[in-house]
Amino acid sequence: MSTSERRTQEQRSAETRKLLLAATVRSLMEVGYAKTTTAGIARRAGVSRGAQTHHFPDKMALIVSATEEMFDNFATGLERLAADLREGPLTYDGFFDAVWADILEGEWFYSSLEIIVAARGDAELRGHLAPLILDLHERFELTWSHTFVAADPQIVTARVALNLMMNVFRGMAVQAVLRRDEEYFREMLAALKAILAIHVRPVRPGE
Amino acid sequence: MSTSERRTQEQRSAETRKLLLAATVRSLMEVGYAKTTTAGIARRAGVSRGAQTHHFPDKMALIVSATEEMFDNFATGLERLAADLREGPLTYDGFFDAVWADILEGEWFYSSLEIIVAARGDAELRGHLAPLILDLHERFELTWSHTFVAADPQIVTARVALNLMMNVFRGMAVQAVLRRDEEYFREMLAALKAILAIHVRPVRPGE
DNA sequence: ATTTAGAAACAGACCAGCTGGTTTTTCTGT
DNA sequence: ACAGAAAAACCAGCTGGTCTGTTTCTAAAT
Repeated sequence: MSTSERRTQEQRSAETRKLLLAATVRSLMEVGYAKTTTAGIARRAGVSRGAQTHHFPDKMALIVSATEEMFDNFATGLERLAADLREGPLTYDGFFDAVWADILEGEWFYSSLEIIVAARGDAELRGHLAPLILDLHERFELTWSHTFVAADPQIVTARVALNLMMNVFRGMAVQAVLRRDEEYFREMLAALKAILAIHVRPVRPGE
Repeated sequence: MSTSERRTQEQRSAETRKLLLAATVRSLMEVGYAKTTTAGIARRAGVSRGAQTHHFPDKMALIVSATEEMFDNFATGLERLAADLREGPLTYDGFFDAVWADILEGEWFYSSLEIIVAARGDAELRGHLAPLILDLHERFELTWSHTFVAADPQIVTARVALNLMMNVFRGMAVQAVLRRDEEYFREMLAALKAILAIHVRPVRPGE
């Protein structure tokens, strides 16, 4: 071979693991949890099944690791969008649009949905995922709390308002599976923006 | 046997079919789509696998029929709640509480979530379900439109407001799989009620 | 600087278990 | 007697985990 002669063991491992985790997420995205097989993941990763079992002893380890990485990526992306809103490049409307686009078009939401739904009927998987989700939500809420301020915190705090936004998006994304109705989504998004604008506004640099 | 001597053929068929459909929904609820098997359904229904294949040629037919029934049940329940709101027995707050409880504690939401998520990676299933979902949403929207009136339809129509409610509930129910945090849900529900109260109110009998 | 033993990474065959669909047989109602 | 309903055996296909063999790297010994 000419592309990568003499990689260190650590490099070989890291690359293979990375390929496998990415392939796992891709498989979840493309065919869903039920049809995601270890053989399919190995094929997608361009790696033998032996290599896969070497790095991840069983399917559960693969799924959990992939989820971990996936959650981290999404949270980081959201933090970046929030920073863009605080620091100027993104408008209030643009922020909502970007978050929604990220959920609907990114590979994050549907992959995590597959896993969450699978976890409902699988106590072991649930046990592994619950702490990951808690961390994720904490990162979300931390982001909201220093990116938005409430008009009247007595009624609706920034934290609650943005959690509502996320829940609306989750619900819409679930609907989108069987009904990708752009007009409906535009309408919902516009209403959501208008309604939340009454209760929260983004902080701006000087504040 | 003594419980049901001499049933007519039609009765026997109808009862077995009913048992199978109920068992299908129960299986989706209890173990999820991935672990729902035709054998498991027959066992839950207390019926032989032979009887199952006689009435439903394949798994798809069983799933689709069960979904059909399930959707109808849920829509009917929602229409009843809306009627109770219009005609007195249910308050504005009570209506929201009841819909949320129905979603979180009923067997409808999670069963349909299983199927919707499964449909994402299965074109045939998606084809069967899409029209059912369209019907369901139309029933919802019809219900909203003659149960609520908007304060200012220019900004948010009753239809849009109640769709937002449903989407928030969907999102919360997805979260609830891994994080059943009563306090969080109470907070969200209170905020949702407060926010929507600004934009819509229920119609009352005389109007 | 080479050699070489050992460990880690990787490849692929193998197998037991389960799933869904088909087929054959028995039973129940008309 | 006949047909629809129900039961149960059967089977081909796939899945995930294990097992065995091979290649690639590392580092100690020479």
